Amino acid sequence: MSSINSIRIFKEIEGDILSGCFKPRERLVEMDLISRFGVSRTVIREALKSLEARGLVRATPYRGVVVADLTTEEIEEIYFVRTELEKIAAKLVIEHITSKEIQELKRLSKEVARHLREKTHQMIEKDSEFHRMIFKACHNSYLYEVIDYLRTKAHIVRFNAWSLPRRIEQSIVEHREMIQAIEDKNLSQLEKLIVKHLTISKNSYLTQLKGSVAI
Amino acid sequence: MSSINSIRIFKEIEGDILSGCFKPRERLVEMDLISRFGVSRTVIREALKSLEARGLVRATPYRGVVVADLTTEEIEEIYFVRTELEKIAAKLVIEHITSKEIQELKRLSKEVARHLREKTHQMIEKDSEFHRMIFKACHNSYLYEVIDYLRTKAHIVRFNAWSLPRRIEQSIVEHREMIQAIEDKNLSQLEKLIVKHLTISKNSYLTQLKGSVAI
DNA sequence: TTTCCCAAAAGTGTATACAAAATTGTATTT
DNA sequence: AAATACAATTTTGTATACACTTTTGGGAAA
Repeated sequence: MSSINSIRIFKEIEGDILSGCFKPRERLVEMDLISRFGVSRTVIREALKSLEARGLVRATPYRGVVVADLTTEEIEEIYFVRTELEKIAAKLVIEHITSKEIQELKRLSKEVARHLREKTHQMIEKDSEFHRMIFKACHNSYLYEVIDYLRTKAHIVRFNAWSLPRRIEQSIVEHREMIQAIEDKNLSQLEKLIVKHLTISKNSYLTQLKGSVAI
Repeated sequence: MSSINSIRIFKEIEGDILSGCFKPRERLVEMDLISRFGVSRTVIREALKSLEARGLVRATPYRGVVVADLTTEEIEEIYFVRTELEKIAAKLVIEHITSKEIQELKRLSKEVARHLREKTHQMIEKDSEFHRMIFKACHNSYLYEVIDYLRTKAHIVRFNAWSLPRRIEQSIVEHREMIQAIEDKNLSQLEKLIVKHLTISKNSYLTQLKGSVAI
């Protein structure tokens, strides 16, 4: 199961969805993807199936797949669950994180800061990587998996809070503060930072969603 | 995407895994499934991909798929997350459940009781249905989805706590108590019942797992 | 007898042809 | 002009053949 190719193509399409190149409700036609990637329909369909499992596209029989979109209610629901899950994870992270992981986290946070300041192509992916690494340190692979799944889901609806003034410097500071809270084993502070981060995200999404027109 | 056939086959294999007909680490060879279901490899492979996404099987390139198995640590991890999630959901259920849903729940609980007492073929599926219906009433589709995903994962390792003496009558009573707690809007009682239920489950799994021999 | 190598078999990965459904475009009728 | 019916096109669903990898088994060499 799962050729190397299909994984590569899955990742590329996933990237295109999460970076806003493919927009919610946009149709993904198999033939177009074939000519783009130069592989057979078999492989394309496999990649699409993975995307469906990840909740990034929705498929209907004989009607193909479209990029998933989220209603306001769904965004509210997702952020509620994410907040609860990340609070639970925060406790585990403080309890179980190793010093090696903290070092890694510090190294990555510097890298992220550089990407954010220079506004590189990968800055969003790097920021995600930072958050993934934090929650990986909870040492509960299922909690991690679920948190990651919901983050990805929420990111389908693309937004650019990064373009808000001071948002970039603010994020860099927040990352440092999170690491500090973890080192201090200050749970309430870490929870506060996590919730704050999620709230900013959610509000940006909802603001953008209000701006867009319902069809 | 997803033919009617592939969904049917997915469900059948899923049932076989969850009912212990296919055991953890057992290999699922495509040709065997073809002759069993009388469809092409395309359709079989689609069903297998869905099973992989659901975490019920593990696939390795050129080596096929095997039924997933869980280590003791993984079981512990899953039950930890389930407990936290179901506690969160309990709160929402009490807040948001409608009287119509409570009626449905009562009706279903009677049906489940009948299946359990008569030890019908579907009794396990019916019991699952009851728990699904409870958590559906939290009215947060993502919380529900994640709870359901983890319950399914945990059920890969099959066990028969149902054969324990008094377990069946105990379950029937617990179901009634849960409904009562929901009607009374007694959150701490509902949480207590949910945690108790999960703890019994988990201990049965772990006991069985200790009994089995590592290969 | 044991080890190693290689060929046969088993099984999965990929491409492609054909079938079936949905969509689109067009001509006909009103 | 609007509505409808129907043919052509597009697109997805399914079967199958061929390619590639892994596993298996048997024989030759040590």
